[in-house]
Amino acid sequence: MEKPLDKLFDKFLQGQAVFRNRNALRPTFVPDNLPFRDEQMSRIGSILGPALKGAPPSNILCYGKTGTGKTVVARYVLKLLVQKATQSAVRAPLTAYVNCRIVGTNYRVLKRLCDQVDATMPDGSEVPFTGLPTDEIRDILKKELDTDTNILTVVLDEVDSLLKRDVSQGNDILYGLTRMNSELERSRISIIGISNDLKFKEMLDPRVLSTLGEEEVIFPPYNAVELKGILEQRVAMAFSDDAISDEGVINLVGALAAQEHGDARRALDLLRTAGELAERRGDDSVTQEHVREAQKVLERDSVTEAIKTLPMQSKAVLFAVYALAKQGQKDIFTGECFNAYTDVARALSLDTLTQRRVSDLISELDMLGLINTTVISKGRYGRTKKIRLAVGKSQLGSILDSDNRLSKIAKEVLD
DNA sequence: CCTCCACCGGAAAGCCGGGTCA
DNA sequence: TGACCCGGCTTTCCGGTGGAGG
Repeated sequence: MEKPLDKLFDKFLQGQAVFRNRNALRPTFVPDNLPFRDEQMSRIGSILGPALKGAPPSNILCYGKTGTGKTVVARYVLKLLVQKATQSAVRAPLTAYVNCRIVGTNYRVLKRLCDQVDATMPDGSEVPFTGLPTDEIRDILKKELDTDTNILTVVLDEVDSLLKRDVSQGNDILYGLTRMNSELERSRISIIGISNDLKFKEMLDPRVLSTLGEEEVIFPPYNAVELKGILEQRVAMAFSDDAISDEGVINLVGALAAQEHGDARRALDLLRTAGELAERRGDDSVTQEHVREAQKVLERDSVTEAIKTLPMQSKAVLFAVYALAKQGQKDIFTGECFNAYTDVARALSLDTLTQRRVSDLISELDMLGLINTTVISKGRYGRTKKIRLAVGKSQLGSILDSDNRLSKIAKEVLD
């Protein structure tokens, strides 16, 4: 009898794998050349250039929607800058990369910087990830930098998330970093801030904006042709020969991503997921079918993620809408929704929020794209919001069911 | 043309947990 | 340590409103 998985493993052995190097499709991958971003690269390059001669570069703010190449360009330019310095035997600038969405507090930003420039405690041990007064860790960083004339270029990726979490604290962090220059004897810090929110500037304290935003570089979305070019480049690196024989695959991926405001990351994700689907099924090549399937997978993942991270009250509201929809109601009005919500909240022994508040939660769910709402007038019978699920009932059902508090009450509320 | 429903959505104030400062 | 402040969440209050029915 044939052993299970035998065929599948054989395929790997015979080198028929779909991927040659799937890392080339990951967002962190920095290819050897970046098409369609020449203008941004030379802008940033010319701003950072003075660092080679030991002069502190201006700070830069990069704007652009997700997947327009901001991060990869910043990393790429820094990499080249360091290479050039090394080749020319000048002191290479120090570089550091911090993703502010992940590293959200002042202390942790400083800690990351310390780690990346090899700053250590006076006794030589690594800076602890908690416990030190923030001032002290600042001093450690400053001291380390000042051991020589260093230029430290810091990439602050997704800076806007610092302000989104906490406007005043975020401003403090940025202010602290920009001000550090005046506290350093010999070294200088320059900052490359990356934001995908164009309104980010409005939230910025004017003092911070004036130093941080000395230079601005805009990253426009990729158009369909450019996306296609990028995809072709990556496909050649990531997939085995013949794994993508159908010309339509790339076009389809490009078209789908172009709908998402030309998001290259999205395009690469799509391609990778499609490849993985093909691989898992033991197919030799990626088809348009795989791409469509991948689109669904990604879509579902993001919806699942959005719902999982919802606060309990919002989940309760969503559950109420779901319950009504399941009873066959297509259009749900705020009043009905609120009543259903009341039942759900009671069953969950949650505080029952007021209708005013629930109406705000409904708007938030709308913004997240989990439901659709329109304000309509029913004339004599008042003015209200028409609510409709924007996600498939079955999918929503299974996600909500995976929340054990909700699944417990599901039977009760759904009659 | 007016009424009046049933809710919208802005403003403001209260509550609460966490952080700061003397 | 306690007084104080801050920001987020929530409630309270309320003026505003599109259009079916009279």
